[in-house]
Amino acid sequence: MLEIQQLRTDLNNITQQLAKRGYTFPAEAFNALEAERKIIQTQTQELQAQRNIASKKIGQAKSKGEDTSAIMTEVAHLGDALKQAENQLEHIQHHLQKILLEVPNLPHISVPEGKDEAGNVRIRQWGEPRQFDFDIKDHVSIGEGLGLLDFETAAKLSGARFSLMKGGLARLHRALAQFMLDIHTLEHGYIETYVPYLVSRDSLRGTGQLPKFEQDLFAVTAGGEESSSAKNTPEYHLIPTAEVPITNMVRDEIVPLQSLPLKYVSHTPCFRSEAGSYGRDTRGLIRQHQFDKVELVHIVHPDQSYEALEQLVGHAEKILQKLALPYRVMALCTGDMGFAAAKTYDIEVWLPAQNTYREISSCSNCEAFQSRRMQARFRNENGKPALLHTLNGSGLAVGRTLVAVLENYQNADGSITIPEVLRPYMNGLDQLGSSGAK
RNA sequence: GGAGAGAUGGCCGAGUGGUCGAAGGCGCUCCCCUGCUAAGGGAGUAUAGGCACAAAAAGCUUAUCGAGGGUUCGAAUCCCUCUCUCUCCGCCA
Repeated sequence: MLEIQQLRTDLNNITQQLAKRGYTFPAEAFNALEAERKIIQTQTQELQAQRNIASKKIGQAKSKGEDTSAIMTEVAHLGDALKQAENQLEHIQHHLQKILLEVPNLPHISVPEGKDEAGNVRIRQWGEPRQFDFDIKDHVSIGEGLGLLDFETAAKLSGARFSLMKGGLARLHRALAQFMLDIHTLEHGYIETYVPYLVSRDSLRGTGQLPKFEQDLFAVTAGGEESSSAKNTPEYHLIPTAEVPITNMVRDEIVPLQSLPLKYVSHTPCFRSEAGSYGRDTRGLIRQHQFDKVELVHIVHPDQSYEALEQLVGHAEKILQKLALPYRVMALCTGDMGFAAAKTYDIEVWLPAQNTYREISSCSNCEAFQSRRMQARFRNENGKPALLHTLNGSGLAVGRTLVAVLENYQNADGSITIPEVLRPYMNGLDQLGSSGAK
């Protein structure tokens, strides 16, 4: 959410910046509402002030035992006018709020301008794609060839975009998550968290998934309740990313200055409806309704958020380096960034079977965009509450990392060499073959 | 699921219809005093808005005592709904 004062005083500039992201701010509607708001709010407050004065008088008179009927009749007229003005004001404020909640964040000055992913800029690259002297297979063929990856059964259990892993592959998946958690907690100083996978609408509003992206989420109601829209039904949504529960930990909090920065890591499943992505990445583990991710979140002093973003990306890169998986870091352009981000780096890992780099991590500085929605604050140097900056990034998407390991570490006989750093998590196993798949 | 108790400022805690945005305490900040330390004295100490202004400060003003609604000229205080916390019982991992 943007600051409304900024919109009032600097509307043209903001409209221009938003246009860079392909968002058209409804400036006329906003201006009209603001003009109306100003009038009604002033009027409302005047009426309230009159009422307060009169009520005070009544109180004083009564305590002296004087007759109050004269003042009472005077005030009686106020009631209706006040109620009407209050209702009108509330209506306008709601409308304004609705507009505000749907406006994306402003891009940071350093963000390259562009319309779509073609405008993204490569920042750096690490590692050399391996040369294969045999015909390579993609992760689906490898996994199915080993008898450890089974999409048919997954489809029977749940439908499309679900997966079933078995034996050594399921373990390799677990090993990756454990490895990532260990590196982030032991080497990068993150606090490990275990968080709810079902969250409230308030939390989703806080991080920006609601109200605009409801169709991307899965909603859940308790058994026995007729429908999610029934009144007073407590409604949950499955988290699309651990960013939601972790970041919302500081919602409506005032964090002491000395406890900053807060750095949290969590390994969770993520659930996405993938509405609107029909036909895209239908093969394999790349785009699933349910996938595991190790998420990194920083809650920081506003002066430090860009420094923190660099650190965050570095922490995610470290995982790929230790796994010896080639990758590149892209700065997303204005047109390709997510709703809440002021600046985003994507890390893309090399997938030999696709002969391309694919996104495996997205690291964003949201500045105060989320904290303003959440009222997440800290007590600053002057002892005054001020908005925090929030950052989040994948460190990494576990399923896609698994894909990268399978494809990059495949052997001619269809087996997989287990990356060295993962072997301690695999009981020392160095290879995943059809025989080693216990 | 049943029965009961509760939610007040950074924290503790008083307040059951009228100068209550809220006593008192703790904490914190500033000042004074004491050679230092300890103790003591004094002052200050919520947040978010609106108006006006080129802007800031000061000013005027509104809202906020878990959330939302209601009663009333007036609500922290009365009524309703909800959320959360605690205790006991039931169920459960």
